[in-house]
Amino acid sequence: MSEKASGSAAARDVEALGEEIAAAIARIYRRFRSERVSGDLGDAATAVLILLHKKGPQTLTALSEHEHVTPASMSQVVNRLTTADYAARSRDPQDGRKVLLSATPLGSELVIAARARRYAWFSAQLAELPKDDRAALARAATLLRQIADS
Amino acid sequence: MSEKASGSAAARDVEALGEEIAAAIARIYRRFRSERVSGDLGDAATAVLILLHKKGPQTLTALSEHEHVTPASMSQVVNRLTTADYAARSRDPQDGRKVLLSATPLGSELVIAARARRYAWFSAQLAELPKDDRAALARAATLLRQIADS
DNA sequence: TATTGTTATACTCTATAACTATA
DNA sequence: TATAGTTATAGAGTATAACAATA
Repeated sequence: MSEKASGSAAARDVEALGEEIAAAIARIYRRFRSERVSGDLGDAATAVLILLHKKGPQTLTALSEHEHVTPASMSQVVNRLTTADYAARSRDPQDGRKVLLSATPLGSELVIAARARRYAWFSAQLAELPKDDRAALARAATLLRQIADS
Repeated sequence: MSEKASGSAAARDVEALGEEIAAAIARIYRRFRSERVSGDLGDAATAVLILLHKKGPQTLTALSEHEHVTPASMSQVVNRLTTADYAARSRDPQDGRKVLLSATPLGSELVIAARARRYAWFSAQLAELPKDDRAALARAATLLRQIADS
Protein backbone atom coordinates (compact mmCIF):
# COMPACT_ATOMS: atom_id res chain seq x y z
CA MET A 1 0.00 0.00 0.00
CA SER A 2 2.57 2.56 1.11
CA GLU A 3 4.56 1.71 -2.01
CA LYS A 4 1.97 3.18 -4.30
CA ALA A 5 0.84 5.93 -1.97
CA SER A 6 4.28 7.54 -1.71
CA GLY A 7 4.90 7.67 -5.45
CA SER A 8 7.77 10.08 -6.02
CA ALA A 9 9.54 9.27 -2.77
CA ALA A 10 9.60 5.61 -3.75
CA ALA A 11 10.89 6.56 -7.19
CA ARG A 12 13.78 8.45 -5.60
CA ASP A 13 14.50 5.45 -3.38
CA VAL A 14 14.69 3.19 -6.39
CA GLU A 15 17.00 5.62 -8.15
CA ALA A 16 19.27 5.75 -5.12
CA LEU A 17 19.25 1.96 -4.91
CA GLY A 18 20.14 1.79 -8.60
CA GLU A 19 23.14 4.03 -8.13
CA GLU A 20 24.23 2.14 -5.07
CA ILE A 21 24.06 -1.21 -6.83
CA ALA A 22 25.80 0.12 -9.92
CA ALA A 23 28.63 1.50 -7.79
CA ALA A 24 29.01 -1.77 -5.91
CA ILE A 25 29.04 -3.72 -9.18
CA ALA A 26 31.78 -1.52 -10.61
CA ARG A 27 33.88 -1.87 -7.46
CA ILE A 28 33.66 -5.64 -7.20
CA TYR A 29 34.20 -6.03 -10.94
CA ARG A 30 37.47 -4.10 -10.76
CA ARG A 31 38.45 -6.14 -7.76
CA PHE A 32 37.87 -9.36 -9.72
CA ARG A 33 39.92 -7.99 -12.56
CA SER A 34 42.78 -7.00 -10.25
CA GLU A 35 42.92 -10.57 -8.91
CA ARG A 36 43.87 -11.84 -12.33
CA VAL A 37 47.30 -13.46 -12.27
CA SER A 38 49.84 -12.66 -14.94
CA GLY A 39 49.60 -14.98 -17.89
CA ASP A 40 45.86 -15.42 -17.51
CA LEU A 41 43.54 -14.50 -20.28
CA GLY A 42 41.75 -11.19 -19.93
CA ASP A 43 38.27 -11.11 -18.46
CA ALA A 44 36.39 -10.87 -21.75
CA ALA A 45 38.32 -13.75 -23.31
CA THR A 46 37.91 -15.83 -20.16
CA ALA A 47 34.16 -15.28 -20.11
CA VAL A 48 33.86 -16.42 -23.73
CA LEU A 49 36.02 -19.47 -23.16
CA ILE A 50 33.96 -20.50 -20.13
CA LEU A 51 30.80 -20.12 -22.20
CA LEU A 52 32.17 -22.26 -25.03
CA HIS A 53 33.31 -24.87 -22.55
CA LYS A 54 29.93 -25.00 -20.82
CA LYS A 55 27.50 -24.60 -23.70
CA GLY A 56 29.42 -26.03 -26.64
CA PRO A 57 29.96 -24.44 -30.09
CA GLN A 58 28.39 -21.02 -30.69
CA THR A 59 28.22 -18.62 -33.59
CA LEU A 60 29.98 -15.29 -33.38
CA THR A 61 26.69 -13.41 -33.34
CA ALA A 62 25.40 -15.55 -30.48
CA LEU A 63 28.52 -14.80 -28.47
CA SER A 64 28.37 -11.07 -29.16
CA GLU A 65 24.71 -10.91 -28.12
CA HIS A 66 25.36 -12.93 -24.98
CA GLU A 67 28.16 -10.61 -23.88
CA HIS A 68 26.49 -7.41 -25.06
CA VAL A 69 29.31 -6.34 -27.33
CA THR A 70 29.37 -5.71 -31.08
CA PRO A 71 30.21 -8.57 -33.45
CA ALA A 72 33.37 -6.67 -34.40
CA SER A 73 34.51 -6.60 -30.78
CA MET A 74 33.71 -10.25 -30.29
CA SER A 75 35.64 -11.17 -33.42
CA GLN A 76 38.73 -9.65 -31.85
CA VAL A 77 38.26 -11.44 -28.55
CA VAL A 78 37.90 -14.67 -30.49
CA ASN A 79 41.08 -13.85 -32.40
CA ARG A 80 42.98 -13.79 -29.13
CA LEU A 81 41.51 -17.15 -28.15
CA THR A 82 42.28 -18.81 -31.48
CA THR A 83 45.81 -17.37 -31.63
CA ALA A 84 46.50 -18.98 -28.24
CA ASP A 85 44.87 -22.24 -29.43
CA TYR A 86 42.22 -22.08 -26.72
CA ALA A 87 39.39 -21.97 -29.27
CA ALA A 88 38.90 -22.90 -32.92
CA ARG A 89 36.79 -21.53 -35.78
CA SER A 90 34.83 -23.78 -38.16
CA ARG A 91 32.33 -22.99 -40.87
CA ASP A 92 28.71 -23.94 -40.40
CA PRO A 93 28.01 -26.60 -43.05
CA GLN A 94 24.37 -25.47 -43.33
CA ASP A 95 25.11 -21.78 -43.77
CA GLY A 96 28.47 -20.75 -45.13
CA ARG A 97 28.20 -17.27 -43.67
CA LYS A 98 28.26 -18.54 -40.12
CA VAL A 99 31.30 -19.39 -38.07
CA LEU A 100 31.14 -21.83 -35.18
CA LEU A 101 33.52 -21.25 -32.31
CA SER A 102 34.43 -24.06 -29.97
CA ALA A 103 36.84 -24.56 -27.09
CA THR A 104 39.87 -26.69 -27.89
CA PRO A 105 40.98 -29.41 -25.44
CA LEU A 106 43.67 -26.99 -24.31
CA GLY A 107 41.04 -24.33 -23.74
CA SER A 108 38.78 -26.62 -21.74
CA GLU A 109 41.73 -27.68 -19.65
CA LEU A 110 42.51 -24.05 -18.91
CA VAL A 111 38.94 -23.30 -17.88
CA ILE A 112 38.87 -26.16 -15.43
CA ALA A 113 42.25 -25.33 -13.95
CA ALA A 114 41.72 -21.60 -13.76
CA ARG A 115 38.17 -21.23 -12.47
CA ALA A 116 38.61 -22.23 -8.87
CA ARG A 117 41.97 -20.51 -8.56
CA ARG A 118 40.72 -17.29 -10.07
CA TYR A 119 37.87 -16.81 -7.66
CA ALA A 120 39.44 -18.50 -4.66
CA TRP A 121 39.62 -15.32 -2.60
CA PHE A 122 35.98 -14.56 -3.40
CA SER A 123 34.74 -18.02 -2.43
CA ALA A 124 36.66 -17.72 0.83
CA GLN A 125 34.81 -14.49 1.60
CA LEU A 126 31.47 -16.10 0.78
CA ALA A 127 32.19 -19.04 3.04
CA GLU A 128 32.42 -16.72 6.02
CA LEU A 129 29.05 -15.10 5.45
CA PRO A 130 25.89 -16.12 7.28
CA LYS A 131 23.53 -18.31 5.28
CA ASP A 132 21.01 -15.51 4.81
CA ASP A 133 23.60 -13.29 3.20
CA ARG A 134 24.67 -16.00 0.79
CA ALA A 135 21.02 -16.47 -0.12
CA ALA A 136 20.68 -12.75 -0.80
CA LEU A 137 23.72 -12.87 -3.06
CA ALA A 138 22.42 -15.92 -4.91
CA ARG A 139 19.10 -14.19 -5.51
CA ALA A 140 20.87 -11.00 -6.58
CA ALA A 141 22.98 -12.93 -9.08
CA THR A 142 19.85 -14.35 -10.68
CA LEU A 143 18.17 -10.95 -10.81
CA LEU A 144 21.19 -9.16 -12.22
CA ARG A 145 21.56 -11.78 -14.92
CA GLN A 146 17.93 -11.35 -15.88
CA ILE A 147 18.24 -7.59 -15.97
CA ALA A 148 21.44 -7.79 -18.02
CA ASP A 149 19.63 -9.94 -20.55
CA SER A 150 16.55 -7.74 -20.73
CA MET B 1 24.63 -27.88 11.84
CA SER B 2 24.39 -29.39 8.36
CA GLU B 3 26.65 -26.60 7.14
CA LYS B 4 29.61 -27.86 9.10
CA ALA B 5 28.70 -31.55 8.88
CA SER B 6 28.81 -31.65 5.07
CA GLY B 7 32.16 -29.97 4.75
CA SER B 8 33.38 -30.55 1.22
CA ALA B 9 29.92 -30.49 -0.36
CA ALA B 10 29.28 -27.09 1.18
CA ALA B 11 32.68 -25.91 -0.05
CA ARG B 12 31.77 -26.91 -3.59
CA ASP B 13 28.46 -25.09 -3.25
CA VAL B 14 30.21 -21.93 -2.18
CA GLU B 15 32.61 -22.20 -5.11
CA ALA B 16 29.73 -22.65 -7.53
CA LEU B 17 27.98 -19.66 -5.99
CA GLY B 18 31.15 -17.64 -6.36
CA GLU B 19 31.42 -18.42 -10.05
CA GLU B 20 27.76 -17.70 -10.56
CA ILE B 21 27.99 -14.32 -8.88
CA ALA B 22 31.19 -13.43 -10.70
CA ALA B 23 29.60 -14.27 -14.05
CA ALA B 24 26.50 -12.22 -13.24
CA ILE B 25 28.64 -9.27 -12.14
CA ALA B 26 30.62 -9.34 -15.37
CA ARG B 27 27.46 -9.49 -17.46
CA ILE B 28 25.68 -6.62 -15.77
CA TYR B 29 28.85 -4.55 -15.72
CA ARG B 30 29.23 -4.86 -19.50
CA ARG B 31 25.58 -4.02 -19.85
CA PHE B 32 26.09 -0.82 -17.82
CA ARG B 33 29.05 0.04 -19.98
CA SER B 34 27.10 -0.54 -23.19
CA GLU B 35 24.47 1.95 -21.96
CA ARG B 36 27.04 4.70 -21.93
CA VAL B 37 26.24 7.37 -24.49
CA SER B 38 28.86 8.86 -26.75
CA GLY B 39 30.60 11.85 -25.20
CA ASP B 40 30.26 10.45 -21.69
CA LEU B 41 33.30 9.92 -19.59
CA GLY B 42 34.48 6.35 -19.28
CA ASP B 43 33.50 4.31 -16.26
CA ALA B 44 36.78 4.66 -14.37
CA ALA B 45 36.87 8.43 -14.82
CA THR B 46 33.20 8.71 -13.87
CA ALA B 47 33.72 6.71 -10.69
CA VAL B 48 36.58 8.99 -9.65
CA LEU B 49 34.63 12.13 -10.42
CA ILE B 50 31.66 10.93 -8.39
CA LEU B 51 33.99 10.17 -5.50
CA LEU B 52 35.58 13.62 -5.63
CA HIS B 53 32.16 15.21 -5.83
CA LYS B 54 30.83 13.26 -2.84
CA LYS B 55 33.85 13.11 -0.57
CA GLY B 56 35.78 16.24 -1.45
CA PRO B 57 39.49 16.56 -2.30
CA GLN B 58 41.56 13.38 -2.20
CA THR B 59 45.20 12.50 -2.77
CA LEU B 60 46.19 10.38 -5.73
CA THR B 61 47.20 7.50 -3.48
CA ALA B 62 43.85 7.59 -1.69
CA LEU B 63 42.05 7.43 -5.02
CA SER B 64 44.17 4.58 -6.32
CA GLU B 65 43.60 2.55 -3.17
CA HIS B 66 39.89 3.21 -3.21
CA GLU B 67 39.57 2.00 -6.80
CA HIS B 68 42.08 -0.82 -6.46
CA VAL B 69 44.32 0.35 -9.27
CA THR B 70 47.99 1.33 -9.24
CA PRO B 71 48.92 4.99 -8.65
CA ALA B 72 50.29 5.08 -12.19
CA SER B 73 46.92 4.00 -13.59
CA MET B 74 45.07 6.50 -11.44
CA SER B 75 47.37 9.30 -12.56
CA GLN B 76 46.27 8.66 -16.11
CA VAL B 77 42.59 8.60 -15.25
CA VAL B 78 43.08 11.91 -13.45
CA ASN B 79 44.84 13.27 -16.53
CA ARG B 80 41.71 12.68 -18.55
CA LEU B 81 39.61 14.45 -15.93
CA THR B 82 41.90 17.47 -15.68
CA THR B 83 42.28 17.77 -19.45
CA ALA B 84 38.50 18.01 -19.71
CA ASP B 85 38.41 20.50 -16.82
CA TYR B 86 36.26 18.21 -14.70
CA ALA B 87 38.89 18.02 -11.96
CA ALA B 88 41.88 20.05 -10.80
CA ARG B 89 45.22 19.24 -9.20
CA SER B 90 46.66 21.22 -6.31
CA ARG B 91 49.69 20.70 -4.10
CA ASP B 92 49.18 19.80 -0.46
CA PRO B 93 50.59 22.78 1.51
CA GLN B 94 51.63 20.49 4.40
CA ASP B 95 53.43 17.92 2.25
CA GLY B 96 54.77 18.96 -1.10
CA ARG B 97 54.89 15.42 -2.38
CA LYS B 98 51.14 15.06 -2.24
CA VAL B 99 48.66 16.17 -4.86
CA LEU B 100 45.08 16.95 -3.98
CA LEU B 101 42.47 16.28 -6.63
CA SER B 102 39.13 18.00 -6.53
CA ALA B 103 36.07 18.23 -8.76
CA THR B 104 35.67 21.52 -10.60
CA PRO B 105 32.24 23.19 -10.69
CA LEU B 106 31.93 21.86 -14.25
CA GLY B 107 32.75 18.38 -12.99
CA SER B 108 30.20 18.53 -10.17
CA GLU B 109 27.59 19.74 -12.61
CA LEU B 110 28.31 16.80 -14.86
CA VAL B 111 28.00 14.30 -12.01
CA ILE B 112 24.60 15.63 -11.01
CA ALA B 113 23.27 15.74 -14.55
CA ALA B 114 24.64 12.39 -15.65
CA ARG B 115 23.90 10.09 -12.72
CA ALA B 116 20.16 9.66 -13.08
CA ARG B 117 20.31 9.56 -16.87
CA ARG B 118 23.05 6.98 -16.89
CA TYR B 119 21.22 4.44 -14.78
CA ALA B 120 17.69 5.30 -15.84
CA TRP B 121 17.08 1.98 -17.58
CA PHE B 122 18.38 0.12 -14.54
CA SER B 123 16.19 2.00 -12.08
CA ALA B 124 13.21 1.25 -14.30
CA GLN B 125 13.96 -2.45 -14.05
CA LEU B 126 14.30 -2.21 -10.28
CA ALA B 127 10.99 -0.46 -9.94
CA GLU B 128 9.22 -3.45 -11.45
CA LEU B 129 10.69 -5.96 -9.02
CA PRO B 130 8.85 -7.21 -5.92
CA LYS B 131 9.94 -5.61 -2.68
CA ASP B 132 11.74 -8.76 -1.50
CA ASP B 133 13.92 -8.81 -4.58
CA ARG B 134 14.88 -5.16 -4.17
CA ALA B 135 15.81 -5.95 -0.57
CA ALA B 136 18.01 -8.85 -1.73
CA LEU B 137 19.75 -6.54 -4.20
CA ALA B 138 20.25 -3.86 -1.57
CA ARG B 139 21.80 -6.38 0.80
CA ALA B 140 23.94 -7.80 -2.00
CA ALA B 141 25.24 -4.33 -2.85
CA THR B 142 26.34 -3.82 0.74
CA LEU B 143 28.02 -7.22 0.90
CA LEU B 144 29.79 -6.84 -2.43
CA ARG B 145 31.11 -3.47 -1.43
CA GLN B 146 32.47 -4.91 1.81
CA ILE B 147 34.10 -7.80 -0.01
CA ALA B 148 35.59 -5.48 -2.63
CA ASP B 149 37.12 -3.38 0.15
CA SER B 150 38.47 -6.34 2.08
C1' DT C 1 66.26 6.34 2.06
C1' DA C 2 61.31 6.28 1.79
C1' DT C 3 57.20 8.30 -0.03
C1' DT C 4 54.42 10.51 -3.66
C1' DG C 5 53.51 11.12 -8.06
C1' DT C 6 54.52 11.11 -13.20
C1' DT C 7 55.77 9.50 -17.84
C1' DA C 8 56.80 5.78 -21.33
C1' DT C 9 55.28 1.75 -23.19
C1' DA C 10 52.40 -2.18 -23.99
C1' DC C 11 48.34 -5.02 -23.55
C1' DT C 12 43.12 -5.91 -23.17
C1' DC C 13 38.73 -4.47 -24.36
C1' DT C 14 35.54 -1.90 -26.87
C1' DA C 15 33.47 0.97 -30.65
C1' DT C 16 32.60 2.76 -35.49
C1' DA C 17 33.45 2.49 -40.32
C1' DA C 18 34.45 0.04 -44.30
C1' DC C 19 34.97 -4.20 -46.25
C1' DT C 20 34.29 -9.45 -48.04
C1' DA C 21 31.59 -13.52 -48.58
C1' DT C 22 27.39 -16.00 -48.54
C1' DA C 23 22.24 -16.34 -48.65
C1' DT D 1 19.51 -6.83 -50.73
C1' DA D 2 20.21 -8.75 -46.30
C1' DT D 3 23.01 -11.37 -43.11
C1' DA D 4 27.46 -13.02 -40.96
C1' DG D 5 31.80 -12.02 -40.15
C1' DT D 6 36.39 -9.51 -40.57
C1' DT D 7 39.88 -5.85 -40.49
C1' DA D 8 41.50 -1.01 -39.66
C1' DT D 9 41.70 2.42 -36.55
C1' DA D 10 40.94 4.90 -32.29
C1' DG D 11 40.18 5.52 -27.42
C1' DA D 12 39.55 3.96 -22.38
C1' DG D 13 41.55 1.45 -18.84
C1' DT D 14 45.16 -1.04 -16.80
C1' DA D 15 50.02 -2.68 -15.64
C1' DT D 16 55.16 -2.57 -15.13
C1' DA D 17 59.38 -0.09 -15.35
C1' DA D 18 61.95 3.96 -14.93
C1' DC D 19 62.05 8.43 -13.36
C1' DA D 20 61.69 13.17 -10.55
C1' DA D 21 60.59 15.66 -6.48
C1' DT D 22 59.92 16.02 -1.65
C1' DA D 23 60.26 14.33 3.18
